[in-house]
This record gives sequence, structure tokens and C-alpha cells, in this order.
Amino acid sequence: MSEKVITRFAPSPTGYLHIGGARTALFNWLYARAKGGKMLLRIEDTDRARSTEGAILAILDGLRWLGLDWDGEPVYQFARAERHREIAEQLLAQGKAYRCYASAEELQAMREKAREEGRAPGYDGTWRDRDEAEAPAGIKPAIRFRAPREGETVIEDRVQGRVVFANKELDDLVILRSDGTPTYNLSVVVDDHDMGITHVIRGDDHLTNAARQTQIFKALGWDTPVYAHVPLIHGPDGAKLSKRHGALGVEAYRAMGYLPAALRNYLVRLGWSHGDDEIMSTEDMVRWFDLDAIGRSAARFDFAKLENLNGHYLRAMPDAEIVERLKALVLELPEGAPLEKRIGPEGWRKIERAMPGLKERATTLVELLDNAAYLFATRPLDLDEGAQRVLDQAGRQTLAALLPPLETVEPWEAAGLEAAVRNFADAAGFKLGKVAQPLRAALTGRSISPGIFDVLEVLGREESLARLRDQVHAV
RNA sequence: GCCCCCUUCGUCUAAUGGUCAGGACGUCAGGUUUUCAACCUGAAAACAGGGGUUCGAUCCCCCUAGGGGGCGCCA
Repeated sequence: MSEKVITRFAPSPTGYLHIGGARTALFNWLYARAKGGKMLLRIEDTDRARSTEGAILAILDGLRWLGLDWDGEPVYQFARAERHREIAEQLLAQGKAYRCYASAEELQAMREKAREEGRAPGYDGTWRDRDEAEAPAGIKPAIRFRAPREGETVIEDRVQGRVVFANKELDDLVILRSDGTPTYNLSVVVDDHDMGITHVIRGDDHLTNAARQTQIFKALGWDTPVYAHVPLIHGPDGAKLSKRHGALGVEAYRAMGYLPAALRNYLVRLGWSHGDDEIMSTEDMVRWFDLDAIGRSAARFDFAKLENLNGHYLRAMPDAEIVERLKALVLELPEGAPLEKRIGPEGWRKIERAMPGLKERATTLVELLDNAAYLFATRPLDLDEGAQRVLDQAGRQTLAALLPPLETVEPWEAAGLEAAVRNFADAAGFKLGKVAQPLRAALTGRSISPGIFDVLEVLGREESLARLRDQVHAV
């Protein structure tokens, strides 16, 4: 009973659920599921200025979309401030914390001086042993944790191994602000303890926090949870993942047409592995996941691999389900509303019928929908100006002249036809590079490529178009 | 600046004190498909550098370089 694993995912609602957070959530979820434990969700909203309702919604939404559920109701950290304050007062009463009257300016000067002297730019302990009688009037004190000065704090991390911090490197951090609100490191310790968290799995940007939190745990006489600090995810260039890399919220990946299963599979392999296994079901992950197999080095985010996986899951998905997902997705796209209107019930039926040919050509849902455009395009087609001009001048006639009626073309003529079309397209500078290939598909009547309808229409091949439509509808 | 962490093909990674250092994505070349995609086959592609320890180091130790994280009355 007391051995039951309880993990938590603890995002701060200051933005969307980004890709690193998503992986952290996934790891926590997997570990809890793998060990038959629970994953709790805690919203760390103690920074009132930066926390927003919208961000909370985005995070919950992102988790749900990814298929990561949590046990019980989310815990809102801000709501527990009173409890945190209590603990701070308790530490104060026990002499394990003290009041600090230093002003912001003093602290700033302190940091600069320390930096000049080559020390860590932390708090110098001015009020650690100073008599409160000397406190300046009218200043509301903050409460600082009286951190040990001697010895070392050791973290036995399940991923990073044994990490040792010299206590002199860790300064006395504020646990209760002068306005009486608790700070992160205190809240985390109290909440992790009260929530019965057994395993803390988070990004390794929290490694030093683990040392500070360990000190607080000890001062309180509480057991520390097991720590597992997972390396961060970097952008394709190796630098920290940022907006410019597409370090977007998971909802952005949804909008780009990625599937939750693909993202889960991609994410789980970033920093964790199980032999040579690449494609694995969620059941496989749960069966195989363990902390010991998490690597210690940062991983770069690679869209190419994500796309490959997404294509795999797309092809494996039942047609009807893809249509359902497309319907849900279309409104998220730019110009989504008019697009949806244009597709209409008939369009969705056509898409589902054409799905076998569609889904094996697309790597994302968005690409698939794009490829399906010929099924519901507004006729006549709206060409861009340049293309229109080329066609008007000589192209339409010339090209059309090259093509005999489809009915009269024998299969072995197709290749020659293709070459002719391609040459024309090149010479005209018209973007008809794609003309030739779909044309051949039309001639052979098999595996219709997306776009052939548009091509024939542009060329004014009404009879061919009609024939092709019949073929498709016959399928 | 100080503290902590990391370093195997371009990318994600596996393995081992003695291997042709394996897989996947990507790339390239074939095949299949009279298109494309998918699929199949094949190829190129890595142990950061320098010292040790050892009969032997990619693997163990040290140093260097490079990368990352942290150093708030943010989380």
C-alpha cells in the first residue's frame, strides 16, 4: 500500500502545453501506469500575475488530446497557499527559517558583488543571524529558509545518478514573500508531501531545485520522493527549443494534422528506448517503460521522423475514423469555416470513398485534406494569374492539342504522352510538372493521383473529366 | 563568473573490456507500381580530442574542447 507509485505532472499555467511538458506528462503517465500507480495533476499557479485561465484550459485540453488522463481532480496550488504559509511559519518558529529585511536594491547590489568576486550570485545571509531589532522600520520582511552551510546535499537521481551539491553553493532562498505568499520551492515540497508523491519525474532544469527541495524536506523531517530528472528537448539546431523552432503547444501539432498516437510514439522515443523497438502501441509502452532506460543527454526534435510515424499511424487508421478526425480538424485550419461549407456532406462521403488512395499518400491530416481538394474544389478552377496568362496565350490550345481523347489512347502511348506534356510544361514555365504523372494515372484508370481532375479541367478535357469521375464513383 | 549535467552515423538511439559498433528516420541507388505514394532490396554514414588503467579500450579513470541547465520576493 505504502509502496504504491504516485507521480504527478505539475505545469505552471503561463502558456500552452509545450512539447517538453507533453513528454514529461507522458513519462509520468507511463510510469504510473506501468507500476499500477496513479498520476496526479497539479496546476502550479502561485504566480498570480502570469497564470491564466486560458493556459489552464489549453494544458488540460492538450493532455486529453494526447490521451493522457490523470487520477482525481487537478490540484490548484494557489488554493493551498494557507497550508504553505503554515509550514513557513512552522519553520520560522523552529528557527529553520528567518525574516529577511533586505530590499530589492540591496539584493541586486549583493548579486553584482558576488558575481564580481566569482561567487554564485546568491543571497549572502545578511539577516541570517542578525538581530531583528535592527530591522528597518516600515519594511515587510520575507521569510528565508535557513539552508545548511556545511556539508553536501546528495540527490540519488534515477536518471542522472548520484548528484552532489556542496551546501555552500546553495543560498537561503525565500520561502514566503513579504506579501505573505509562498514561493515555488516551498509549495512544491509541501504539496509533493501532502499529495503523497512517490516519484518526481520532470525536466532536468529542475535539478538544482531538487537539491533545495531536498533540504526543505529534511528540515521538515519528511522523506524525499524519488527523483528522475529527464534531459530537455532541443530544437533541430541543438539550441533550446523555442518558438522559432516550432516549439509550439500540442494544439499546434493537432492543427498541423498530427495524430496523438504518432506524437506519443515519437515523444516516448525521445530520451527513452526499449532495444530496437521504434513503433510501439501505448500498451507496449506501458509494458516496457521504466526510468532506468531514460538517457542522460538532450535530444533534438526531428520533424522528419515525426512525419514518418504520423504517416504510419495514418495508414493504419480506419477510413471512417480519419474522416471523423478531419471533420474535427477542419475548423482549426485557416479558412476552415468556408472550407467546411464547401466540402459539405457529399464532400465528406467522397473523401471517405477516396480514402484508400488518399491516406497512403499523406503524412498528416492536413496534407491528406489538401490532396483531397480535387473532390470538392469549386469549378471552374481558380488559377493564379501567371498560370492563367500562360494558358490563355498559347498553352491551353497547345497542350490540348497534344492530347488525344483518353478513350483512344492505348496504354503504351502513355509514356510518350507524359514526356510531351512535361516538355510543354517546362517550356511554358507553367507549374505543370505534376501534370504528367496524374495523367498517366488517368489513362490507366488505376490509383488515381490527387489533382488529376484539376489538370484535366484546366486543359479543358471535359469528356475525359466526365469519364474519370465515373470511374471514381464506380469505386 | 560560479555550480551541475551531457557527448555513438546528419537526427533519435542500441550494444559490448575483444562485435564487420546494431536498428530507426533522413539521404542516395535499385526493384515493384506504366504516375505519385506505399512497399521491398542495397549503399554511404558514428564511438568529440588527449592522456592514463589494461594483454586489449567506444565501454573504466583524469584532463581539454564543445553543448545544455541552474544561479529571482518566476515556476
